[in-house]
Amino acid sequence: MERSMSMRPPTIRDVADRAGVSKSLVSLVLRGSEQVRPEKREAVLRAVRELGYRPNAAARSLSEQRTRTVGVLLNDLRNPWFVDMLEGLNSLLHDNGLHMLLADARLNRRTGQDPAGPFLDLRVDGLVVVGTLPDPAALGAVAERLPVVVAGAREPTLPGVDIVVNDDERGARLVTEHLIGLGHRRIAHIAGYGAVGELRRRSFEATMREHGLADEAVVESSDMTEEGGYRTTVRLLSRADRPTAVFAVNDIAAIGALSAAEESGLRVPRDLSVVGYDNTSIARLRHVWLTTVDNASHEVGRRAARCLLDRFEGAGGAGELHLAKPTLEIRGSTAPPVVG
Amino acid sequence: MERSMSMRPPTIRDVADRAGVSKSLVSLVLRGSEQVRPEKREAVLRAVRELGYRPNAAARSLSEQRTRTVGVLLNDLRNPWFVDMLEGLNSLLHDNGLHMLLADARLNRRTGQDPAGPFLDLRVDGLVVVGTLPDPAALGAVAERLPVVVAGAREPTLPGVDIVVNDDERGARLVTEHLIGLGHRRIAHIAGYGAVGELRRRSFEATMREHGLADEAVVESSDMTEEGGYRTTVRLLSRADRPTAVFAVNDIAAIGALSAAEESGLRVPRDLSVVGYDNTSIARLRHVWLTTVDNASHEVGRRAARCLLDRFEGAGGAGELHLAKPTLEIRGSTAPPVVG
DNA sequence: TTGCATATTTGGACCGGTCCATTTTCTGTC
DNA sequence: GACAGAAAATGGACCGGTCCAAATATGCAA
Repeated sequence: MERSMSMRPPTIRDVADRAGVSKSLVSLVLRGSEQVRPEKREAVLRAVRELGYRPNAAARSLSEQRTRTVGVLLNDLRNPWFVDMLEGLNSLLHDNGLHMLLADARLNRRTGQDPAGPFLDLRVDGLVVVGTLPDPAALGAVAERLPVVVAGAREPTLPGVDIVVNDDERGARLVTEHLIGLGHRRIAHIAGYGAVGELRRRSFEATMREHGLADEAVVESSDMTEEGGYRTTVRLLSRADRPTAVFAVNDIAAIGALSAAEESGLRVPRDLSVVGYDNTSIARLRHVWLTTVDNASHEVGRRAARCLLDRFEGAGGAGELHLAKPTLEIRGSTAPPVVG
Repeated sequence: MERSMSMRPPTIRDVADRAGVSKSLVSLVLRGSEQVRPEKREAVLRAVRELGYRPNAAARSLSEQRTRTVGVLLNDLRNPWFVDMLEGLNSLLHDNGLHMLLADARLNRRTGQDPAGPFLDLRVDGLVVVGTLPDPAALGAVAERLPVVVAGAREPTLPGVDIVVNDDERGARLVTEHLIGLGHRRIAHIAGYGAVGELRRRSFEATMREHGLADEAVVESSDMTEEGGYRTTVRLLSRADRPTAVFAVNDIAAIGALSAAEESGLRVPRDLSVVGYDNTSIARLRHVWLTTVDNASHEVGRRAARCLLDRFEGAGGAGELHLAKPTLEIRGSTAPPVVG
């Protein structure tokens, strides 16, 4: 078993020689054929074990014309909301004999290259784009060649590209109704950009309107970062008609809102209720304990996998929009307003 | 340019036909040979552009007997301290024409398979193991076949495997001296497990001893999670001789300590100073603003890349230990103790 | 024992690149 | 215009698998 680094890994022919059969038979055994006499199968498996043989993925995919591999392009590893989603994605892919390769769009972007480039070169069988890409332009050409699913973002909308995402309209409504139900009337929304930001904002506004609170709704834009959430909240809190609750477009911005409140001497949730979106691991920290919307990322991942699997089966058709059902995760950052 | 999904990507022969040259010439052009007449080179490049040709990585690596790809095995995507490190790693690898593939050891572990298996099948040229693996046993066999570097962890120690990590002894000393310098005497350490945990604890104890504070040092073990940090701190704070400062083995545990303090009605940093380790993005949140040790992860990444590159050049030798220099990042969670 | 149907096994063509030994095409010189 | 030497271009053998048509082995009935 002693093998040095310089010596090359055993090939299927080495296995065949050792087992005293042809390479074709080894191939049959390894791919689980029933048409092999048990003693030969044993001999082959023993040789495989003794040599520590592992099939060469490059050779196999070259010949099979498929890699059994799906590329996952993450928009930014620093936003860890996608970890649950990857688990959902991986569980289903794995059950179907597929592997997952990860890449960070931001890391490879510095070079001005198409971030999916390496995946294309590897001839992955499908691509999952997670989150909103910095430069979605290149995606169109990719989608012409292989199944592409966008997960956790609403853009870009491309022919033949499925989109799997939580129902932002519903999520924002859950939050708004929760706050209204607690007795809040003057409620602010820290809005974000892009289709997701717009949907959440619209749904917030609509829900406020439905409850006759159109005039109590305050909307301020931000850039979906902690810094942005902080600055926007500082602005909000300095208003004469200070809101008693803030609904931020995502958890990160909500964390910024928390610090702004703290800095203004307001206690959360006594003096100000704060809600986020995404149910990030940060929101779950005891020290933060943020009421937020769980965006069902595990389910999003599973459905994204389902979409790919269906397309592998040959299902064509235009891209569909799949909505997973978000739920409200009530924690410690919301409470009834102090009657003042 | 209209191409459908069913139609297979162009090969080097398609390019050759279109450019009216042989496939060998196309290969020469693509690999940047000087030995090609300018007009032919132009013709080839034009054909490449017009067909949208991308070389097939499988075919190339099969023939070249190398993949120009490095596998990065992350212990857990939920612990995002490694993002900076990946940037450092990637920058150097990229400059040398190498690609990076990511995998999460936890995701693929469920199957009881070797988490590095897919990388082995892909015949990556090298492997970077980030953090402490759940099951390091399998690594030994891998290291016999290709260069392996462990980054951000001290285990396992294997022949021929380099280890790149920040200097935990120095980091813990920086923290302890910082706290002592502020005037703290009774200082607690929330210890962790493994070689890293041990080094930090030992260094804390040694530094306390050097300052004649051996009797003031309190050490409690934890599991390096938020929950663990919380529970340990609750225990610490209920002691008669309550410490005025807590040094947690990592940021996550420190966050747990923060909530415990908060819950006990203690203000940080007025009543209790808290320090973490790793300078995670969480520590940088304004709402947390944790004094912590920056473990120089970018530098660790660069050095890990350097190790691999050296081994690719043929440098052999036993595995070395490379220490990057950590620095203290003083934020808002530490202050002089209130004289009581 | 032979013959035939069925069960196993095998050689060899491919997959799409790289690379080297050879062939073909240029140059410049006489 | 012929010719040597250099420059440019090419064919074909590989890399390590899969897969299919063809070859061989086995089992059973006659």
